[in-house]
Amino acid sequence: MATVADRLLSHASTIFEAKGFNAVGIDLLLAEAGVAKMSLYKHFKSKDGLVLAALRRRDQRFRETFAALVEARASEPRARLLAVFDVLARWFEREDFRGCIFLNAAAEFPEAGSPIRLAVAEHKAWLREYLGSLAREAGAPAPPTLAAELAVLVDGAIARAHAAVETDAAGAARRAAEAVVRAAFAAEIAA
Amino acid sequence: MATVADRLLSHASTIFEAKGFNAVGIDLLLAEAGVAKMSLYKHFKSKDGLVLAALRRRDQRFRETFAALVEARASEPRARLLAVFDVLARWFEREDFRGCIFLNAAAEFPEAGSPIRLAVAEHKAWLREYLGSLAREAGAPAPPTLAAELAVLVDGAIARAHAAVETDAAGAARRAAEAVVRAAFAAEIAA
DNA sequence: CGATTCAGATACCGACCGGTCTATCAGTGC
DNA sequence: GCACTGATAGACCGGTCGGTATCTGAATCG
Repeated sequence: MATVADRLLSHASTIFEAKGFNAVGIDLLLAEAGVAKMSLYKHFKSKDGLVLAALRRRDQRFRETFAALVEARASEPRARLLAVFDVLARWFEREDFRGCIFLNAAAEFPEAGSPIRLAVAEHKAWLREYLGSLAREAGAPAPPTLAAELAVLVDGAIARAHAAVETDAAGAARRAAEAVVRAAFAAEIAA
Repeated sequence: MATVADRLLSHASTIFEAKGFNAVGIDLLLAEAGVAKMSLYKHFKSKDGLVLAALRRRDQRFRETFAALVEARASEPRARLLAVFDVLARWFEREDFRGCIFLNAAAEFPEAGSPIRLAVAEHKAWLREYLGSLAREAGAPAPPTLAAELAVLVDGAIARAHAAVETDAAGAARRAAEAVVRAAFAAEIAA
């Protein structure tokens, strides 16, 4: 398939992830993808349109691969809640790890209600919902509550692994998650 | 006092926080502060130098005010560990909340070992150490471990409040922190 | 008073920005 | 063979970028 739009999108995703959004010009993106300038403005309205499309693409792939990695790592529903952090640990070890591209986008695009920020919020909402589905499968008493707490741990691990250059951010988050999960299930017994 | 450098630094901090770093040009910074261009390059070597100085300034003020707010909110050492998240909640409610300027800086400056990234890492290391000092005062069995877990919760709350536009990120982080703190002290009893 | 220092203002630099326009070319269907 | 389509190549636009140089005024200090 590899249409022109796909090729541009694919390269743009990689470059945005490596160098940020505002810091790279469209000329670089086009040259790297071997695409004519007019093709950009034909398939995407503007540079922001390209950014938005690249984020959506990343989001889609992330949902697929993240869920697959978690589910491949543990089969028991409750173990999967913790396996999430093992998947993160592997991610953080990668040499090209540069944090979460959605958190980075939120940092670079200040306008609160912009399409890009909405795409970021949707991605982050999906993450919480996915954790909620794992919590539900594990039989947690209050899946949405547990999911919100685990989501904070996930994004905190990402942020600290990136910005604070902490090598064990995923480990700390996992240990915290163990306590949180245990407390969530203990509440059931107490009730 | 209000020297030229101070004035520029003060305005630059505000603008960087509101609009990001790469997206604003030096001309805007100078105009907003009413400072001549040459003064920038006299007191700071470059735009990056100004960014670095602005971050350091923010870091210094943050350390003072954050600790003061936490300690004003709770007097019992262990309660202070949770009061941290109440302080965050107040911060997130502010209309001008635009996330953590250090996390944002990490997103915009990709070069891993650059002075700016080092300043970011130092800020994040301080946060963990401050939580460690609170944990120590509270008599936690393993203050550094607890601190690392709480630090993940703090940055996770910030990231999700900003990027995911979650209104209760601080609340979720606080509930998680309660479980984490309880588990940390329970380990003492078990040992 | 005169010399020096500091900062304001502004012109200027080359480079690059996002975006538009035109011209060319390869492939496709009639 | 011919028109049409989609893509490439690249000149071009006004504006802005970070950074430098020059000139002026105002304060400082011996």
